[in-house]
Amino acid sequence: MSIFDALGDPARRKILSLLGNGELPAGALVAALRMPQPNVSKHLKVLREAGLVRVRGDAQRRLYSLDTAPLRELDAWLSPYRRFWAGKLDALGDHLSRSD
Amino acid sequence: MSIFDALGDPARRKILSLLGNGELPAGALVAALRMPQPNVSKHLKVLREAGLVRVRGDAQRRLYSLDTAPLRELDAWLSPYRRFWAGKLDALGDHLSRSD
DNA sequence: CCCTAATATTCCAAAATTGGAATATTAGGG
DNA sequence: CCCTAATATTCCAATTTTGGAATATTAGGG
Repeated sequence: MSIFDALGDPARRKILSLLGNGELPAGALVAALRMPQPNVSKHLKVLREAGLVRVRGDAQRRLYSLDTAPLRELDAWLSPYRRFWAGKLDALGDHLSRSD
Repeated sequence: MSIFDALGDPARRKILSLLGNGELPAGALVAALRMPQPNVSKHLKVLREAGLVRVRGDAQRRLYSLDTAPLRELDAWLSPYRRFWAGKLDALGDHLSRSD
C-alpha cells in the first residue's frame, strides 16, 4: 500500500496528527478516535506497513510514534508542483484547520 | 473521494505529472499511459471530481490541464509535519529555491 | 445527412478495503 | 499457575475500486 493509500483514511490521518505531539500507547488512540479497539489496531497495522509509524513495547502496552520518512517523500513528490504556487502567498487561508 | 484517494493510483499520478508540462488532449494521455482509452477516461473523471484537473473542449478533443488547488491543500496538510525535518538538509530539498 | 475521430459512459466480474464481532496473543501481577 | 489489561488477528458481510469490453455521445467534415 502506497503512502497515498495509507493517508486515504481519515482515521489514519487523525492518528498521525495525534502522534505529532509525541509517542502514545495504542489505548490512547482508541480513546481519541472513539472507534472499536480492533479497528484502530487494524489502522495502525496499515500505518506500520506504510512505514508511517514505529512501535515499541512497554510491558503490555505498545507505544506508537511517528516516522516521518514517508511524509518527507510526499513532500518531495510535491516539489515539482510547488512552482505553480511558489511566491503566490495571497490569502488562501489555512484550509487546514479541519479535524483530520 | 478525497485528494489522498485520488492520488492513490499511479496512473492518476502520472497523468498529473504529464499535465505539469501543460495542457494536453485526452488522447495524448492515453498514448502516454499505454492503457485502454476508457480506462484513462475513468481516471480523468476521478481527477476531475477531486478538482485536480480542469477540462475544456476543443472541437472533438478535450484538453486537460492541472488545477493545483488541491495540491496546495495537500501542501498545507503537510505543514505541521515539516518541523520534523526542517533544517535537516535532505538531499531532495532545494530543487528550486532560487531567488530571482 | 452520414461518416469518422475523439472521448465518455455503462455493464460486469474481480480484487481490495472497511467495519463489526469474536477470538487470540502478550506481558505482567497476585 | 491463573487472572487481567492491553493489543492484535481472524472471520465475515458490505461497500468500493478497478479493469475489460461494449456501447454511447459529441463535434466537425464531405
